[in-house]
Amino acid sequence: MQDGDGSGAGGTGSPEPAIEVPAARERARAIPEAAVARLAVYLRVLSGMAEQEVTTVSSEELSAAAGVNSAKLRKDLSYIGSYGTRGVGYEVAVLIGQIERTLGLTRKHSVAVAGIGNLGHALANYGGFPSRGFPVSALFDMDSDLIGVPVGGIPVDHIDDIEQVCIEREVTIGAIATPAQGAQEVCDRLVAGGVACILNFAPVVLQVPEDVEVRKVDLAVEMQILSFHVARRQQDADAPETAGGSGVAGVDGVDVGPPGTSGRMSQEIDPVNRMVERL
Amino acid sequence: MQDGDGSGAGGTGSPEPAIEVPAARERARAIPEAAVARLAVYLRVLSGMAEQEVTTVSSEELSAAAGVNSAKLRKDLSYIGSYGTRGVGYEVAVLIGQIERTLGLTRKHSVAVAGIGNLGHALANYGGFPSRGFPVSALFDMDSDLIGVPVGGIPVDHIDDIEQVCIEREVTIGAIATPAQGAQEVCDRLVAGGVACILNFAPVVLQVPEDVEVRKVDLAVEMQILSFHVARRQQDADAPETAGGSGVAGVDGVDVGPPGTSGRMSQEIDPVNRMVERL
DNA sequence: GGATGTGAAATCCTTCACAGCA
DNA sequence: TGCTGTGAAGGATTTCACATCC
Repeated sequence: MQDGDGSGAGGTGSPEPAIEVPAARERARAIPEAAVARLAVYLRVLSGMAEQEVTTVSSEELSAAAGVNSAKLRKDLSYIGSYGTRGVGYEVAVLIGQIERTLGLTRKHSVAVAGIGNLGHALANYGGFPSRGFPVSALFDMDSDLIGVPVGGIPVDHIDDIEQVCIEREVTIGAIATPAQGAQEVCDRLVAGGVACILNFAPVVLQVPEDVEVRKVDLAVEMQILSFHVARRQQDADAPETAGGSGVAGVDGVDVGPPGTSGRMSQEIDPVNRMVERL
Repeated sequence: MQDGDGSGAGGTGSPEPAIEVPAARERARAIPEAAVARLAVYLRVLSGMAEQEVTTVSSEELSAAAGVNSAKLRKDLSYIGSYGTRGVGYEVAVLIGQIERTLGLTRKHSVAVAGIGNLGHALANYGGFPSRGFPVSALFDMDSDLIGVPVGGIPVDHIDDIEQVCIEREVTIGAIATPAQGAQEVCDRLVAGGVACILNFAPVVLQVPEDVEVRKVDLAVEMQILSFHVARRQQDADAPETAGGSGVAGVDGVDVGPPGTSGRMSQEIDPVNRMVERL
């Protein structure tokens, strides 16, 4: 998962344990992060079912469609209440309503997009995002050629006006689609503008106050994770059970290191990340 | 993470322990998924440091820059071997090399992009992605106006040719940026073309053979997770310590159901997901 | 009979704290 | 002395399996 937890909120090195509350005592809203993400998926699947006039589902059916196992699904749903009927299943409409309520989808969340490049355009052109739900209500860029130009129906404002505009338009979610260099500053301004939820597409680790929620969408990381799996597969294929006596430990048995390539490939510093600077 | 485990694969209730290997044979590949994702982040941070001529970092410094705590960072690095020097820290160049090796970044991974809409364009225009690393080598769409038109230097092929083209160009990673409707079929074709790693931007849960790795980038889900946090915050603000002594249990205390809103809002079926059909 | 809801076990991940080495 | 590497403790998440109810 993306985490985005407390992060290094300043305390660089200081052993300070932060203001850490006595854990979950506070909010009984104890829905695990992981479950929240899945609820959103269930919601989508359910919507599809509702469209096809399906009125009832069992945990088996829904879980299969959502790609999880049924026990997990039931536990996830149990976090939001008991809306099923034993021996029957769940009413699609009811579940949709309850998940929407839990996710806070019954109110609007104005979105601001910063960085109107390829991705920013794509975001702005979502058709204004869900006509109900997540309306894009502000666009920002620093390119003077773009200022004032409407994209997806909304004129681009200058990045210097973020604070003011966000406050005016009551933006609650900020999407950062700028190049890496500008991302932290844009983030700071969004926060100054009262935006407490950020969706970060820029390949940087944002430093934010702990009351700001950051989710990141990181293409380079995704690609590299996939690359890892390709590599793993290859190794399994190359040496299904070789082991060469290196044993299980493997903790130090990292001699797998390809001869002569150890520190060399880093000559041209990380070509991957260099490129993925802006979507 | 789509999991992709047995899922509905019959295992419904059958006590069959599956083919589950004794875990021992798993060897050194024991790097936790979560750690792999972070390694990619460390790599990026390290690259930035290398660019600035930094040659050595301590776990404290690196972890702060990566937004994790130092113990986690050290544990993550320990999965790939022991490349630090006690009392000193890590050599940036060495770590970069080792992480790249672990993630399989020492070989190329040809990428195919299916669906040349807003997002597909953005992906194709990455400049051909990392000149070394993840070259985009194929583009697909079904819009006949697009076929043959070069985007980001690569001509668009018809989606019917996926299999053939992927095999020819040895595509290892497929990015699906199509509308929801076509995604599963595109996915199936990619798999038929030998693509075992898929990055899915379409808002659907893909069904794939278990040897195919799927990562998904799901805007609607991300937005909804943020929405959840906004809602949680609001509730906390509205009733900072109400709780009514519900304590931790709260398992059943989910009667939080807002009066009169239960099944009503589901009238217009999930406006959110309807919109986010294509980035 | 059939499916939900949920304690409890199992698994995975994170954090602690300290031994060990440069 | 200072920082890495890592067992062990602690949490969080997932899975099991079954009591419970329609």
